[in-house]
Formats: sequence, C-alpha cells, structure tokens
Amino acid sequence: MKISSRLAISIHTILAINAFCGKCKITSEFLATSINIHPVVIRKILSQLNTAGLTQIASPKVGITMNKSLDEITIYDLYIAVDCADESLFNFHSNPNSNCPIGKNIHKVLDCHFDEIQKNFESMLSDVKLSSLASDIDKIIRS
Amino acid sequence: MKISSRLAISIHTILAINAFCGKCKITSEFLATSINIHPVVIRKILSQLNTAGLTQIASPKVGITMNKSLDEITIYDLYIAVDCADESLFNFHSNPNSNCPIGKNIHKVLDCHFDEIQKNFESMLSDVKLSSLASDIDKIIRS
DNA sequence: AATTACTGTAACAACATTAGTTACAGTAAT
DNA sequence: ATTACTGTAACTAATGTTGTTACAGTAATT
Repeated sequence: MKISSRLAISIHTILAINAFCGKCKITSEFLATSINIHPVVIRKILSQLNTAGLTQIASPKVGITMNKSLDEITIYDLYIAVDCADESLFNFHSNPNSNCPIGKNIHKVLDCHFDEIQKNFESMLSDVKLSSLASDIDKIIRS
Repeated sequence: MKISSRLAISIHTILAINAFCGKCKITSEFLATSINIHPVVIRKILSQLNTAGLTQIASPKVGITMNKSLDEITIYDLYIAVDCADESLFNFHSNPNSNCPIGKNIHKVLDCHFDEIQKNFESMLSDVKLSSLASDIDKIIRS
C-alpha cells in the first residue's frame, strides 16, 4: 500500500500559496509550474481542499487564497481531504467461516489492534502542522 | 490508501495452522474453508510466507507446518512478506521545480516527517506478536 | 512404476485507483 | 463583450487487488 502523491502535492500547494500570497497572483497554472504537474491535477486537489474548507477560491483574475491559518491545518486534514476514501485503513476478508473457531473470532481479535495502529498513524499525521513545515522551509531558504 | 486483505488473510492462515496443527492435515483447501476464500489465494500467500521463511511446506499428503515459533513472528513480518511492494509508504511527485524555492526544498522538509511516521507505523505493526493473537483467540474460544 | 493428493505458478478477468490529459461550460472582474 | 481564470466531465494508460481456471511438478503410498 502507498499513500498517494496527492498528499505531498497538497502540502506543496499550500506551502506555495503561503509563500507567494500577495507577491504573485496564484493560479493553478502558477502552482503547476512550481510542482511540475498538470494544472488540472492541481485544480482537482484545490477543489478537494475547498470542499474541506481549507482554501478559498477567489474570483478569476484574483487568485487563490487560504481560508485557514497554517497553524490550524495539519497533514492529517490534507490526508483526509485528498487521499482517504474510506474510514478503515485495513482491508479484511469479508466472510470468514463462522463454523471454524478461528474464522468466528478473527475479527474480534484483530479489530482492536488495527484500530489502535490506525489511530496512532492518524495522530502522527495530525502532529505535523503546515505552519511548522512553512517555517522549516523558510529556515532552509534563508540559510 | 488501504492495506490489502492479504495481511489479515495471512494472520488468519497462521492462526489456523497453529490451532489445527497435529489435529488435522493442513492443506490450502482446508485453510480456504476457514478463511472462506479461494485455495489459490492461500497458496500464493503461503508461497510468500515460505519465501520469507515463516512457514514450511511439507510434502504433499503431509500438510503445512510452521517454521518459526509464533513468538518470533509479528504482523510486521507478515506485512513485509505479503503487502509491502516498496520501501517507502508515501508517494511523492517526481520532479518539483528546482527554480522555485518551495519546489527546491519540499523534499528536504517532508522526508524526515514521512520517515518518522513510517517508522512509527512499522513499529506499531512489529509490536503485535502472532503468539499474543493466538492466546487472545484462545481466551475467547474458552470463554 | 503407477496412483494419488497435494503444491506452485502462469494466465486471465474484473474491478478500483492513480496519474495525466483534452475539452469545454461557467463565472466574475475589467 | 472580453478576458482569464476555475470546475468538471470524459478519456487513456498503468498498476494493484481479488478471484478464478488450468496444469505441470512432486513426493508419499500402493
């Protein structure tokens, strides 16, 4: 399994909006150049970020702006907005044989472990704020 | 992203081998009945577990046995054997524009976070021993 | 040596997801 | 009305998942 590149792209997108906000007019074309990807891919991702309430599409000729402060956005928010199709991280075989003692109880035994691992994974994602990434990248640029 | 059902199936497989070892002849057909899945899927997974050195295919008419104690196997070992195609959990857009300050530095800033999250995820998986799952399921069966 | 009961694997199909692209209608400032 | 964008549908190609058929290979048993 792999986490789709849409997560990295959405992080890149938001850091670029933040860095160039006020300096250039930010369009999907402009972002596509920085990320080196087709503008329609950006527009699709921006549409998901909009639905999630993170960005704000200003009217044409004005450009894209952020709706939330970077301090209020974590990469978990982005993961949910652009990658997470489903509530469960782990797939399961659908109909274990309930006449078999293992088949009957496998779900009970695994579910709590899978839940815990997923919660932990999601909590690691929500520990990373976009504001911290922005300041990290700022430090590198200035050095 | 989703972790494939092959992980849950391989856990089920090993718990069933463990539970029925000595009581029945364990074949892919037998396991398929408990798991309620096509025998060839089991054979493919068993082939991966064999490559990883976890199970031992005895000769036909003898059945499958474990090569390692359940205390030495974690669900991380199974995840690596049956699910993990690649070393990195996170996909990344391939060629961020190095003329853009964000594009130039996005990798440096993200890689350490992604690495840490992946290491943590893998370590959660390796905390779950098959022996502990076997005793959990045993408790439920006896209760 | 032939039979039997398995495994190992190739080949295929259906489906979902990812990633990239073209095309075009809709919209709001100018 | 024009212009410069966004939003989205539709499509392609590649890849991964899950399930299936078919059959060669193998080792205990007879």
